[in-house]
Amino acid sequence: MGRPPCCDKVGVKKGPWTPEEDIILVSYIQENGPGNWRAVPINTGLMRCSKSCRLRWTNYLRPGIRRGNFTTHEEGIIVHLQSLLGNRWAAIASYLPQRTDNDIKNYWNTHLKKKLKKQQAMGAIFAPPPPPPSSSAETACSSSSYASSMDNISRLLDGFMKSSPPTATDVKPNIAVVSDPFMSFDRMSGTGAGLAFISGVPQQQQQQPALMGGMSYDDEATGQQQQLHHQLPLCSIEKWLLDEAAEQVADLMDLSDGGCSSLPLL
DNA sequence: AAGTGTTCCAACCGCTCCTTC
DNA sequence: CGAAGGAGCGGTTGGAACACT
Repeated sequence: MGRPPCCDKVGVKKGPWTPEEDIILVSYIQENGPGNWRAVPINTGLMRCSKSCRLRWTNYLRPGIRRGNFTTHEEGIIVHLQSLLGNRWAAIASYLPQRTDNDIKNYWNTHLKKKLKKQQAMGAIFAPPPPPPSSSAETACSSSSYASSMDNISRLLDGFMKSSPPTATDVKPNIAVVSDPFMSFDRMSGTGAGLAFISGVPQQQQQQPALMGGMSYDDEATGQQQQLHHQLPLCSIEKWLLDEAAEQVADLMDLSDGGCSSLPLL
C-alpha cells in the first residue's frame, strides 16, 4: 500500500531521549494511560513519533521492568523458549514479564547465542535452568540487583531535579526509591502493553485461548499478590504452549521438571 | 596515555497484523 | 469486502563504554 512511515515527518526528533522528554511522556501516560500512541506526541508536544513514544515506554519507562544482568534461571528460560518459539521475542518476554522483548532479544544476540554456540562446540547441551530459588535468594536478587522502572523513573526525576540527567547506563541497582507521588500507576491498568505485560500476558498472547481475564495491576503494593496470581495463568499458558508443541517439547520437558515449577515465580 | 578493536544496548526501520469504516 | 490507519514485532544499526595493545 505504501503507507508513509510515521517518522518521515520533518521536525520529528530522533535519537536518545532526554530526561525532560521522559518526564513528559511518563506524566502523560500516568494521566491517560498507555495506548493511543498516535495522540501522545500531539497531546504532549513531544517532537517524537508515536512509535518512538511507545518504544520508550515499553522498553524503558514502563513500571515493573528489570534492567541489568540476567540470572542463570532467566537465561535457561530464554534458551528453552527460544528453542520452542524461535525468535518470537514478544512471546518469550511474556514469560519474563519484568523483561522487555528488546532486552531479551539483545541479550540473546549478544550473550546467549555465543554461549550456546560455544557449548554446542564443546558438545554440551545448555544446562537446564535451575529450579527457581525458593524465595529469598531470587527475591533478594530481584529487589537488589535490578532497578525497576520505578527506580528508573524516580532516579530520572531525582536526576532531573539535580540537573544531572541520568543515562540509561547510569541506572543502577540499590537506588533508594524516593517517595514518588508522581507515580501512581492505577491509571495504567486495563489498557496497553504495560498492563498486558504486568499481568503476565502480552497483548498478542491475549488472543490465545489460555488467557486469564480481568487481571489488573492495581498498584505496587499488590506486587506480591500478583506473583501468586501469575502462577496459575502462566501454568495455563505453558500448558497451551506445550500442547501446541508437544512433539518438539518432549525432549525438552526435563527443563520443566514439575511442570510450572520450572517457570519463574512471576 | 593514546590508539584501536570489541561489546553492548537504546533506538530506528520496515514489515505484518488488527481494527475500523 | 477492501482500503486506510494504528499498533506491535523482529531485525538492524549507531554510537557510547569498555578492553586490549
